[in-house]
Formats: sequence, C-alpha cells, structure tokens
Amino acid sequence: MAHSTTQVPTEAVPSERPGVPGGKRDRNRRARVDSLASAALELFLEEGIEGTSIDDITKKARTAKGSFYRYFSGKEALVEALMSPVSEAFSEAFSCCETALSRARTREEMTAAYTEVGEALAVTVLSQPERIRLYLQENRGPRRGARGPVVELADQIRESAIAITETAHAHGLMRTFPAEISALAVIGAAERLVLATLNGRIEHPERLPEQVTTLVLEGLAGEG
Amino acid sequence: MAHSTTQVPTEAVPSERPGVPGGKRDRNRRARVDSLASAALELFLEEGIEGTSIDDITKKARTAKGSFYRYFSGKEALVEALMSPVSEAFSEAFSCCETALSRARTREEMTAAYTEVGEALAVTVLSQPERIRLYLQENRGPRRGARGPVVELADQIRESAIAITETAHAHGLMRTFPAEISALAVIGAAERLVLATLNGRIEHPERLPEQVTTLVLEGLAGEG
Amino acid sequence: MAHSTTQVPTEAVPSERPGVPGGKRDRNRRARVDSLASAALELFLEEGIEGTSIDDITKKARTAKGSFYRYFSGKEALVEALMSPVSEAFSEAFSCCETALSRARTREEMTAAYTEVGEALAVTVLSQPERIRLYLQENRGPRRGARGPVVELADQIRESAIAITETAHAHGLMRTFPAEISALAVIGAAERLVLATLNGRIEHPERLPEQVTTLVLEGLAGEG
Amino acid sequence: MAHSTTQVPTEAVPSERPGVPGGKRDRNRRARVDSLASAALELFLEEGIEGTSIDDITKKARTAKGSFYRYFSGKEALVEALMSPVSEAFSEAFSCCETALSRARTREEMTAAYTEVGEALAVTVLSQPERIRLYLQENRGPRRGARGPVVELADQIRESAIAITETAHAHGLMRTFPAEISALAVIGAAERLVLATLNGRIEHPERLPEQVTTLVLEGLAGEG
DNA sequence: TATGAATGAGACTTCATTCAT
DNA sequence: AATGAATGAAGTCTCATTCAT
Repeated sequence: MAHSTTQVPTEAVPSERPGVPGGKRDRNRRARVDSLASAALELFLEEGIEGTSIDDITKKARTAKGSFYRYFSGKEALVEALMSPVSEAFSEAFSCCETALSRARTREEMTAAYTEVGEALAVTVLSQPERIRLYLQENRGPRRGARGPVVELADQIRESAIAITETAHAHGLMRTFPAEISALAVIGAAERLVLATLNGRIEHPERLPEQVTTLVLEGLAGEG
Repeated sequence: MAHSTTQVPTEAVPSERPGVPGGKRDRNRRARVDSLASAALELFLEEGIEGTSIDDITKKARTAKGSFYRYFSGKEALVEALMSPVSEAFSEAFSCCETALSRARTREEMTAAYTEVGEALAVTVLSQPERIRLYLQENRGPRRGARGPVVELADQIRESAIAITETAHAHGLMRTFPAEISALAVIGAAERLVLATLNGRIEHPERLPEQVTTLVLEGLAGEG
Repeated sequence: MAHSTTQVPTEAVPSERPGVPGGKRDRNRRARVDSLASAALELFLEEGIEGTSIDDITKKARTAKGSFYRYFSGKEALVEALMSPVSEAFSEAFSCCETALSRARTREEMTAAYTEVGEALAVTVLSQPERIRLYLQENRGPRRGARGPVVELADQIRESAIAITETAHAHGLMRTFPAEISALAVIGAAERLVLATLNGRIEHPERLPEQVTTLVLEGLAGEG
Repeated sequence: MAHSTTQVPTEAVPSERPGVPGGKRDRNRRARVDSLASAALELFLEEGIEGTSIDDITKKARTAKGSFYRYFSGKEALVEALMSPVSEAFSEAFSCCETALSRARTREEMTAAYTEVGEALAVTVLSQPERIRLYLQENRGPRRGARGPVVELADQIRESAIAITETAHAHGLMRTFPAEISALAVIGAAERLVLATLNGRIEHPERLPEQVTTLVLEGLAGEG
C-alpha cells in the first residue's frame, strides 16, 4: 500500500507551522504525518487500536518515538485524524441527501436522493477501504480511550441515518416503521456486508449495491 | 444487578472439589466465581474488555488479586466463561433449526423452523442481556488477546447463519441471493437492533420481533 | 526411587506429637513427612531449591498445601531436614577420624584413619546419593534463604577437613602445605568427581576411590 | 568498587546507536550499562542471582525500572553479559593451549603450554575477580532461569579441560588416568582454591600457583 | 527538528503463608 | 488432622509521555 493513500487532512497538523505552506518544510511535515498515520492504520487493523503501542507505530514508520508527539498529541488524536476524512465525507453525503430530500416533491426525486447518498457513501468506502474497515472493527463499545473518535463517528452515522429516514417517513416514502428501526436495520446490514466485502469474503462485490437495494426495498421473501 | 444473574456454568469450575458438593466450601466457591464474573461483566461493558484490568475486577469483586487466578487462568479464560453459555445456547438453537429445516417438506414447516430459531435466540438474548451486549460490543476486530472468545462466537454465528440460509435456498424458500449476503444482512440488522434495544434506545421493544420479521421478509418498500 | 530412601530423621518432626510413638498416628505422620521430603528432593534436583515452590512440592506429594506447614515451618526447614542426616554422618565420620588421628602413633595407624574416614564418607555418598547431589548443586553462594542449611553443611565440611589435615601435618604425615590449601584442594577435587559420578558422567565409578587416592597422594606427574 | 571495573563488552550494547560514537549520548549509554552491570554484580554476589530482583538492581544503580529493559532483555541477558568476557578469555586460553599442545614435540614444550594456559587463566581471574566469584558461586545446579549462562560456562570449562587433558595423555605426558578424572579433579581443586582466595581465606595467595602446581604434579604424599 | 533515553505507573502473574471448613 | 481457598506483597515486563542531546 502506498503511503499516499493514507493522507491526513491538514487540520490534524498543528496550525502554527513555520515555512511556506507547500514549501519543503511543509512537505516534510506531511510526509512524516502520512507515514505515521499509514503505519498506524495498518497496525490498528491487524492488532486493534488498543493492542498497538506508540512504539509499534514509530518503529513501523521508522521514526523516533519523540517525533510522534510532535505531530499528534497522543493515540486518540491519531485515530481522530484517521477518521476525520471519513467523518467529513459522510457528513457531507448525509447533509446533501437531507437537503435533497426536503426539497423533493415527487417520489422519483426522493429515490434519486437516496441513490445519491448511497453512491456517495460507496465512493468513500471504496476510496478509503482501510479506514472504513478500522471504523467497522472498532466502532462498538464504550467511548473510552483512543477508540473514542471511532465511536463518535458511529454515533454520527446513526443519527444521520435516523434523520433521513424520518424525513423519508414524513414524505410517506416508505413503510411506516419507527425510523430508528429501519435506519438501524439498514445500517447494520450494510455495515456487516461492507466488512465482509473488505475482508474478501464476498464473491462478486460489484453486484453488492444492487443486491442490497433489492434486499432493503423488497425483503427476502420476494418472489424468489 | 443481582450477582446471581451472572452465573458461570459448572464446567468453568475445577471439577475435583473437596467437601460436600452442596456444602459451604462449594457455595463459597460458586459465590466467588459469580462475583468475579459479574464484576468483570459490568466492567467489560463500561470500559471494554481491553480497558479493564484484573485489578479492576478483583477490586470490584472485593477479593484479593491472587484469588482471580484460582478461578480463571487469565482474562481470556474469564471471557470464555462468560461467552460459553451464549455460545452453547446459540449452537443448540442453530443445530435444531438446521435439523428441522432439513426435515421440512412444506413451506409452513420451514417457516416454523425459522420462527423457532428466532424465538430461541430471543430467549437467550432476553435471559442473558449483558453477555449479549458484551458480545455485540466486542465481536469485531482481530482475535487478539482476551477478545478472542468473543470473536470466535461471532464466527460461529456467521457460519451457522450462512448454513441455515443455504438450506433454505436449497429448499427454494427464499429469493435466491447468495446465502452469505442474505445471512450477513440479517445478522447485521438483527445485531444492530438488539444492541440498540439493550442500550434502551428502542421505544417499543416488544414489537421488535414482528417488525424485524416483516422487514426481513418484505423489505422497506412494502405498501406501508 | 522408593520413598523410603528419603526418610527424614525424627528431629525434623515437631516433638510434641500425640499418640504412641510407633503407633498409627506416628506412622502416618512419618509417611507424610517422607513423601513431602522425597517429592521436594526430586524437585530441588531438577529445578533448584529456589526454583521450586511449596505448591510444586505438595502437588508432587499429592498433599494439601496447608499440610506442608504442619510438618515443616518453611522451605528452609525442609532443606535442613534433608541435609541433617548427611550432616550427622559427616560429623561423626570426621570426629572419629580426628580421634583416631590424635591417638595414632605410627604412620600406618594414620593412614588407616584416613582410609576409614574416606570409606565412611563413601558409604554416606552411596547411601544418600540424591541428598549428596543436592548438597553439591547448592552449597556455593550466599547463605541466603532456603539454601542456608546447605551452605552451612559446606562450611562444616570445610572446617572439619582443614582440622584433620592440620592434625596430619602436626604428625608429619604429609607434605607441609598450608592445611587450608591441601584440604580445599582435596575437597574440591572430590566434590567435583562425586558430582560427575552421580550425574553418570564417569565411566567406571567403582575404580574411583582407588584412583582418587593415587591422585591425591602421588599427583599427576607420577611415572605414567 | 569503581564502576569502570564492571565494563560490559561492546556487543551487549545495541549496535545502531545515534550520535557520535564518542559523544555524550554514547558516554551516557555506557555509563548506564556499566552502573546497571556493576550494581547487579555486587548484588548477585551478596544475595545470589535468584535472590536479586530487577528492582533491587535498578534501585542500587539509581535508575528507573524501565531503563533496565532498554539495556538488557532480562536478568538472564544481564548474567550472560557479565559472563561473556570471562567465557571469551577462557575460550581463547584453552584454544591457544590446545594448539600449542598439538604442536608440541618435547615434554618441555608441553609443560610450557600448560604453564601458559595456567597463567592466562590466572590473569583473567585476577582481572575479573568478581565475575569469577559469581561463576564459582552459581555454576552448579540446573540450567534453569537466569543462572543458565553461568552453568553454560561451567560446561565449556569442563569440556575444554577434558580436551586438553586428552591431548596430554595422547602425548604420554601424564599418568594415564581417564582424562575426565584428572581434568575434573584439577578443575575441582582449582575452583575451590580460587574461591577461597577470592573470599580472602587463603593466607599467602601469591604462592598459590606454585603450590597448586606441585600438588597437582606430585600429590600430597611427596617427601614433605 | 529529530532522536531515542529516562521515567515510573501499572499490567499480569506467582508465591509463601494464613485460615475457614 | 487435612484440605485448599484467600491474601497481598513482590516479581517481571510494558508503555505513554517527557526530556536531554
């Protein structure tokens, strides 16, 4: 895996940095941050966040331990940095969808909104598979310690999903289940399938989106 | 929570015990095992398995640290002891269902088999809610360390669910998706909903089974 | 190895014991003490005194841990009990020799005295090989902890050997080296050879006494 | 005891060190290793290897517990580091002697070879008295745990001594005892005398080499 | 700025000893 | 008298974090 796939957004880096942004200093800094983040991501996936020590990370990134603390205030900040692009992409996708939904007047427009959010999420999943896998592996359980940011992301997703489901209900789009229930069911199903896909356990992943849509909309009992 | 709700199955206790099987020694032993297990369960739920130390457990159980090791060879063994009743109940439920399915000749018999496994699982969930919550919180991620037994249980569930789904397909019961996909979707949805329920986030939990059934069979698009 | 070879002298047992000495109680007690001592001896030889725990001993002796403390006040007392027959045998051998030497008037009488002490020691070595091996393995080093009694025995042997060597010198029996030097040299050589023999590294152990005598008296340069 | 007498050979120190090889970092590192090793050596002699804890060592060396593990992977590695200069010196001495012996054609040349090895060993003993004492105190008994390296050294010495004795026999230099027997006798005698000397129990240590030679070659019965 | 050494709290585990049954 | 459960001190080792170089 190229290190460049693990780029960390600018915000993770302390803002009062010297040198021209884009200059050599800046590039060095980013390279260091990226190599730490990508080493960490790989280790987190293999050993778990709590099972990975700062030492492990810096050893894998071939940096001195002290350097880690120059770039991240601790393990939690690093996890936060790893999750934040996912969080932002999801945030944007959901809020776009929410907007589109509230503007929608016809059933077709609503369906389009859903399709769009689905595609936006799929793009994120495909472009950041490791971070998504990290999210899927670590998002349950207490918010304690370095896993905090991951659990936070899970909450964000849950709330957004419920919100758009409620909007859909308000527009009479779907069966009037309680929004929590359908939202959580869809999230649960989707997450499990994505994880299986990322773990290589699904045979024809390219058909997955279509199958999931069918499943979600028409259920299992459909005229098989 | 009463300590008696956290009973550990007999097998976890060393078999050659002295004194009368119902005598004071025996009762003390069981009380100690229970208090350790229940303290641990509570802490695992609040702080995570990896975030809980043996010290935390023995402090909460008001025993000496050394006593822990008389009853469990380590944290992993304790987790194993906590998961094993769930694992056994699930094992039995799935294998009953598998048997019933393979014997079924009519669609009604098959539906009955599914209903039955669903009910068996629901009973387990309701009678062991904390252990189920622990399973739901900790079952993802690498098998590393004390979480091992939980991940193992997850694998067991996944395989069983796929197996009975394949049986169902073989009998033409449902839409011919790949078994992995429908099985994982159902597991994912169910697990998410159960977790939300156990976390008290579902309004009318008593309606959940019926709603889930509808959802699974007919999907979201159904003529709400 | 039969347990009876590991008998512990009466003194090791607390003196205020109930029951007729020789009665059933007494026999039980001795059987227990012997089985603990023989289990301990075996373990001490394999794992070292410090590497053996009370637990190891009672497990091997198939007794409860508490029983150990009924018979011995601790590991040191047990070591003391294991060493004391050796210590007594050696004590007696040396004091006999000392007496015989001081009475000796002719060179022949003196040689006889030495021969006799050598034989007495050899008998002890052969009749208590495991205890001797324990002594040889553990007699160096600080007197600290449970090894104390073994180191004490080493001191006793050293002093006795020096004493009879001085007597020999006083009678003009041997080359007038400082007594410490010849005594320690002989002890050192003898101990090393006995240890090698007990470890099965000497080809014809039955010839050893004669060879050692030659070696000690005539040295290596003799007309080979 | 000056710390400088407890220097640990370069190999024990991780090789890829930063900073100038003679810079402050380097000096600090060596000082730390030396202070740990010398504290340990002193404690090992007083309390035995098994009776000394890492805590004791770091307390005496006035460092944090964790620092110990930066320099040594554990107690056994430290013992190994303490023994290795002795082991190497002995190795070299014995192999020189072996070479010289196999080349020797006259009895004088052979005697010279022995004298030389004796002197080389004596130099080592005198220049590393504490390590030798540690070896003498801890070399018997099972190879278990941290004492392992010391027992290993003892084996090395035994084998080398037997080997050169066999060479001597092959050249008809000495009385044809089995090589094991004469070698072990000499080792045993020498070790005991060296230990007594290092413990300050020998009156005129400077005469020891000559006396031992006489003893070994001519025995005790010589015309005193 | 980069390095890795230093620190000490804290995790896991073992053990001698005491004590209830 | 015998058993083995309970205790907590102590041992080994790890780790996040700070700091001198």
